Amino acid sequence: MSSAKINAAIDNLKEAGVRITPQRHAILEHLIQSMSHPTADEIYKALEGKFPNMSVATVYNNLRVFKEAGLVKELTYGDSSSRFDCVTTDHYHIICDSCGKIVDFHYPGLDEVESLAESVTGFDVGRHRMEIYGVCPDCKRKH
Amino acid sequence: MSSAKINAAIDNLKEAGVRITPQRHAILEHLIQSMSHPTADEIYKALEGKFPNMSVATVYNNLRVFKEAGLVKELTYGDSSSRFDCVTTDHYHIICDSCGKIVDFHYPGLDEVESLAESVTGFDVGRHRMEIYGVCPDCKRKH
DNA sequence: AGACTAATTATAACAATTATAAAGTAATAA
DNA sequence: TTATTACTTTATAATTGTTATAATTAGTCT
Repeated sequence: MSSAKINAAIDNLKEAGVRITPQRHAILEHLIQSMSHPTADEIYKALEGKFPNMSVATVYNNLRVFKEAGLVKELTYGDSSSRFDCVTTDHYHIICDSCGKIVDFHYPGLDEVESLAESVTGFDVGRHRMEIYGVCPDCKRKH
Repeated sequence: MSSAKINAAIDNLKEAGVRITPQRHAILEHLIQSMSHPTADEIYKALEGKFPNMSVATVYNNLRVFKEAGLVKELTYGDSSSRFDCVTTDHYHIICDSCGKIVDFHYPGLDEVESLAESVTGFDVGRHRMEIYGVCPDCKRKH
C-alpha cells in the first residue's frame, strides 16, 4: 500500500506548516501512486475528472510547494516540459530514447566524483544529477 | 589558436554534405571561441552586429543541424532556455548554484555505471549525462 | 462572528521554440 | 550560359510550457 507513503508525506508537509487542501492531496496521491514521472499537464489532465474546476496554475503552484518542502524533484530533460518525481530514496533515472519511458535505477551515490570535482574546480560541491539513456526492453523487442 | 578547431568542424560538416553559409560559419565560430555555453538567444545577440538581418530561426535551425552532425550538444538544465556546447573531448559540467556559471570538468567516463544499469534494467545503454552543482570560488569569496 | 491569511480559480502575459511562406542563394544539368 | 532544382535565410505567426495578476473562496485564530 502506498497510503503509508502518502500519509508520511502529508505529515511532513503539515510539520512544515503547509495546508493540506483536497487539490494538494490529490496531486500528491497521483504523484506517489503513478509510478511514472508525470508532467504538470499530465497531472492536470489526470485530475480533471475529480476537480473539473482546478486550474493549471494550482498544479504548478503546488508542485513548487512540494519541491520547496523537499518532497518532489523537478526533472528537466531535453523535451519541452518538466517532469516531476517523488523523492523517496536516492536513485537515478534511465530513459528510453525511443519511447521516453523513465525507469528508476538505484546506485550508490557518486561521492568520489563529487570530491574530485571539488578539488579540481575549487567549487563547494552540493549535489549532482545523472541520467542514463538507452533503449528499453519493450522497444528492443519491437525492433 | 582555435581556428584549427573551426576548420576541423567545417570539414566535418562538408563531408556530411552541409553547406557552409556565412551564418553557419559565424555561429560555429562563436560556439568554439566563446568558452561559455551560450543560449540560442545569446548567440543571436552576439552576432547581430555582423548579421543585422539574421533571424532567430536561423540560429535555432543551424544549432539543430550542428547537433545532428554531432558537433554540438544541447544542455537542458532547470532554467528556461537550452544552452549549447561544442563537443570536443568528453567532459562533464559543474554549475554554480549562485551565479549560474558553467565550468568544464574532465573525468573518465562512468562506464561501470552504464554497464550496471544495463544489467539491472535490461535497457541497451547508449550514453549518459551528469552534472555537478555547487558554489564557485568567486561566489564563495563574495560570501 | 469578524478579521486575517492563504489557496484556488480564471485569465492574461511571457518567453522559448517551432512552423510557415516568401525570397534569396548556391549547385547541377541541359 | 541558362534553366532547374534543392537548400537557406528571413520575417512573421503560431504553439507551448510556465508564471503573474486580480478576484473569489476557504481556512484559521481570537
